[in-house]
Amino acid sequence: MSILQTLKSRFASALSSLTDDTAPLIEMIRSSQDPKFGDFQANCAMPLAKQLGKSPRDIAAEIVSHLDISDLCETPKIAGPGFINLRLRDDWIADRISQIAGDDRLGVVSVSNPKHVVVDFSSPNVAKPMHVGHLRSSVIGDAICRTLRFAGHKVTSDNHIGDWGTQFGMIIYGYRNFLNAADYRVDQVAELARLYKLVNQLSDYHAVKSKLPELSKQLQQRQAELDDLNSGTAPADKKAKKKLKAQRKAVEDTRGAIGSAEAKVAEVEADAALMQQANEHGDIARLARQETSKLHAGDEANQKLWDEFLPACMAALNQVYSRLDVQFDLTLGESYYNPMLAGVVSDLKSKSLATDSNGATCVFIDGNEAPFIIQKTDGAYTYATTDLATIQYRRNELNADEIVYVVDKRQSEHFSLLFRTCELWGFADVKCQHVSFGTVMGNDGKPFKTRSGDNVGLGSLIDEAVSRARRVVDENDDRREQPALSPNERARVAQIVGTGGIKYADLHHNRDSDYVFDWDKMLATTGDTATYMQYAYARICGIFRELDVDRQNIGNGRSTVLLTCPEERSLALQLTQFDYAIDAVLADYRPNQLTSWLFDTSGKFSAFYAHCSVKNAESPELQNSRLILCDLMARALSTGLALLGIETADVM
RNA sequence: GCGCCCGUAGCUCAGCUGGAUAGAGCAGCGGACUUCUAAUCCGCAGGUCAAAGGUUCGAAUCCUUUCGGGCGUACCA
Repeated sequence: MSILQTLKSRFASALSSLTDDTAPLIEMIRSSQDPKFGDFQANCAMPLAKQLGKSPRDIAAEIVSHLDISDLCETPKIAGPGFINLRLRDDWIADRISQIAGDDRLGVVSVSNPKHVVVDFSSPNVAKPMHVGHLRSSVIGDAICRTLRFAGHKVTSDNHIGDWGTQFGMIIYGYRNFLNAADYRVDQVAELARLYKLVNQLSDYHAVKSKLPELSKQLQQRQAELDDLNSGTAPADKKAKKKLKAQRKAVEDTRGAIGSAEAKVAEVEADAALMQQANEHGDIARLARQETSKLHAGDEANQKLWDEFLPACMAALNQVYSRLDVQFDLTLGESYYNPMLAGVVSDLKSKSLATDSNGATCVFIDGNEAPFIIQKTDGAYTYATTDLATIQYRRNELNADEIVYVVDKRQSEHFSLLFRTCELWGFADVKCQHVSFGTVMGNDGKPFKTRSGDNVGLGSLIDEAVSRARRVVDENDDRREQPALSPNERARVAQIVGTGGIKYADLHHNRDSDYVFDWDKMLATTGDTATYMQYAYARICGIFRELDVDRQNIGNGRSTVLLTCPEERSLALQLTQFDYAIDAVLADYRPNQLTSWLFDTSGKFSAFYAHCSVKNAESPELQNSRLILCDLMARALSTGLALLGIETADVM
C-alpha cells in the first residue's frame, strides 16, 4: 500500500466516529506543498467543522485524538485555521526505501483490473514529410503507451496513417505529368514530396487567382462598411463598439488573405517554368481529385501506383520512428478501412441515425449545428466514415476496452461528434477519449513554420538536436584532463541527449497548452531538461565506478537506510512517491506529471550529491545507505525516463 | 452568429477534485571546483494570477460580466 493510501485508511477510521460520509474528507489528504508544514497535510477539519457547527481547530484536535498513526508519523501538528500537518517518521521512510530498493517496479503495483487500450497516435499523411506537429502526437502517444504498459495494462499502439486521402490523387497526377525519372530513381520519397508540393502549388495558384477579384470586391465592400461605421458619431454603446472592432478585423483578415494570395500568385508567375506548367494544367485541382476518386473506386492503374509509392513512404516514416524509438503494434491506415465504409453508412442509415441533407449523408447530434458528414454529395466517404469504421473494428476485432486518440485539439469538435455518434450507434461500451494537445507556435504567435512558410521537417530537427548535443558533449569532455569518451561514445551520448532533449521539451508542457517553439529551448541542456536528469544518472554511475561497487548486491542485504541530513531525507521521501507520478500521468494522460516528478527528484538528488558525499561518508554503514539511495535514484531515473521514451548513458 | 479554449515574473511555462506567504526554468546579479563528473550546487532579485463582481471558513482554481487573444464551425484530413 502506498503512503497516501495508508494515511487515508487511518484517517478513515479516525473520521468514522465523527461523520458517516468520510469519502470526500479523506480525499483532502495530500502531500504538503511546503516542507515546513511537514510531509503531508489533512485539510478535512475545516469542512467537517462547518458541517458539525464546531470550531475547526477543535475538530482537528478531535480527529487527531482518534488517529492511530504513531507508527508512521510523528505527532501531528494543528496549524492555521485547522490544518493537520503530518511528518513521517524517519525510520518509516527508511523502511519504505528498503522495500522499494529490492523492487524492480520501484514500489508501483500493477493494476488489478488491466484494460486493453488502443492508443491512436502520430498518424501522419504518407508522402508528406513529418514535421514538428507530428512530434507532439508521436512523443506524447508513445509516452502514454509506455506508461500504460508499465502500469500493467494491455496496449495496442496503432498508427492510423493517412494513406488514402486527397494527397494521393495529387501525387498520382504529379507522377503522370511532372515526374523527374532520374530523381525518382535516386530518392523516390523526395521526388514524391516534390510532386505533391508542386501539384498543390499549381492548384492553389488557380484557386487563388480566380478568387482574387472576389476578394478585392469583398475588401472594398468591407472597407466601405467600416467607413460607414466610422463616419457616424463615436460609438457609445458596447454593441456598436464591438461591431466596429469586428468590422476592423474583417477588413484586416481580407487584406491578409489578399496579401497571401498575391504572394502565391507572384511566386508562380515569377518562375517561367512554373508559369508554363500552370497554364498547361488549368484544371489540375479537379483532375487530381478525379485520380483520388478513381483510386477509391478500384482503378487498376492508380492502385498499382499506390502499391508502388506506399512502401517507400512507409520506409521514410519508419526511419524517423526508428530515430525517435517510437514503435507501433499496428499500422492500419485509412486504406485498411475502405472496404468497411459502405457498410458503416448503410448501417447508420438503417438505424435512422444518418439522414440525407443537401445531398450529403449526415448524422445530426443534438446540440450541434454542424452535421457529421459520413458521405459526400459525390458519393465519396469522409474521414468521419473511416473513423467510425475504425472504432467498430477496434471494438469488435481488437476487443478494445478503451481507445485513446492523441490528436491536435483543433479537432475536438470532430471527436465529440464521432464519440457521440458511436454511442448512439450502440458502441457505448468502449470508452473513447480525445487526448488533445496544443499547437506548436512560432515567435509570431502563429503555427510554427520556417521562414519560407514550409513545415519544419522532423528529420532535420533531429539532426540539428544531435549535432548541437555533440558540440556540448565535445566541449565538456575536452575540458577534462582525461577525456572520458571515445568518438563513438560521444556520438552515442549526443544521440541520447539530442533526441531526449527534443522529446522532453515537448513532454514537459501541459499537453493542452500551445507552446512557442524555440530552437535554443528545444535543444537546451541546462535547467528543466532531459539532460539534467541524464547527467544526474551518469554521475551516479560515476560513483559506482569510482567505488567499484557491484550494483546487483546493493539493497539485497538487510542493511538499513540512514537519514542523517535533510538532503537524504528529502530525496528518500521523494523516491517513495514514484507511484503518485504514474497515477497522475494515467489519471488524465498527462506525461508532464512524470516530467515534473523526475525534475523534482533530480533536483533533490543534485542537492544530495552536493552535500552528502558517498565516497567520503563518515562510516561504512552510511556509505552503504547512500549507495542504496543512489542505486534507487538511478533506477528511478532510467525507469522514469524510459516511460517517456528517453534513454540514459552511463558516462557523459 | 453559434460553440470551445486561453490570459500567472522580463521571456517560456507549471500549478492536481478550491487550502496556508502563487512555483519552476531561462535571462539578470552574487557566491561555491586540491574532495564521488561545475551539463552542478547555494543565495538574491523579480507577481494587483487580464479587470470587476459573486459563492466559500478559504479562490489563480468554481459562477457571472467586461476587456484582450486563439481555434472550430457542411462535404480537406
